[in-house]
Amino acid sequence: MAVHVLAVLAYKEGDRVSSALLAGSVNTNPVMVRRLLLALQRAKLVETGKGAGSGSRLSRSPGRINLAEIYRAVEDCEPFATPARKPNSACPVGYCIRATLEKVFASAQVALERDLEKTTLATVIGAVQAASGCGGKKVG
Amino acid sequence: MAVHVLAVLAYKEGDRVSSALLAGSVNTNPVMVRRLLLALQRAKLVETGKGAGSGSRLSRSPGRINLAEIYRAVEDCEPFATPARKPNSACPVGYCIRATLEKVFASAQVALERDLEKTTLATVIGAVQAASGCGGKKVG
DNA sequence: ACATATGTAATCACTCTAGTTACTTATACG
DNA sequence: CGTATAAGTAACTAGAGTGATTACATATGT
Repeated sequence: MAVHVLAVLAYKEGDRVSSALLAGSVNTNPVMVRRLLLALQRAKLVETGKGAGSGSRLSRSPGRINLAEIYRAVEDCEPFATPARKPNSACPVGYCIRATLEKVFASAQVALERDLEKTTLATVIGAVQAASGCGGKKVG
Repeated sequence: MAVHVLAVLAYKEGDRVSSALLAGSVNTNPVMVRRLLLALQRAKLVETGKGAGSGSRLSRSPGRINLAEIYRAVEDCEPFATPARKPNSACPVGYCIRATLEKVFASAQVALERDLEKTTLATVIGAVQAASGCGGKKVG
């Protein structure tokens, strides 16, 4: 959803876009989009203004925003969930399995993000434009 | 949790282990462990028997089981969730954003699994034994 | 001032998951 | 043969998490 929103903003090439229009493309509620935009603002990926005729736009060119940055902006927690209950620390395996797996999972997450870094918003937009016949159609 | 269970089985070096004992180490219910073991059986990672004195054991040596196999055995769906509602297909971005992102996410998942492949159960057990002072302590 | 658009809280509905209980089936052992 | 043990499995409950929605305050441009 975050990539979708940013792709629309990239498609609009710097124009201010309201949360209502973005919500129309994602097919959700404007409030959901605004909550997402707050995270993207914190990550300095978008700039948002209030008032008539305002809205959001990218703070950088699409070629300088990669998917790993988007991932980090919206996915605060780790992809590997740890069980709610702690393992039995009286068991030698339970005692240190978490610490052991944390390192493994951290490495896997780095590998994941390195792969996401290879794709930029410009790449995504390119695929979109190729699929839609390179037209400057209406968005929303 | 799957890694934890398999680590205990590896620690027991081929002995049959009951779901109740595994549940004690993971600190959960034996039924949860049995449900997990069903998935691990389907992936041919463990062998399970019924009856008194029976239980589960690894079907291969720990050095020949890597974390990517475990991941695939228990994580059936993709790590990147797609929104419940479909994007607005009247929008050029919404029309093809899903297909575009599917490729990106598939690539990221491959990168993730490639990293997990580098770690085997033997690696995990090695870390566990190093942390617990190489002792043959009681498990459970 | 007024219309527009964001920021944000409160709430509801739905889903997912872990947990639990209970029962059936299969195996080993005396 | 019968009893104990342990897996397979269904049904139900509880809680967390998420999306959606409504409502309202705040800020901004005309």
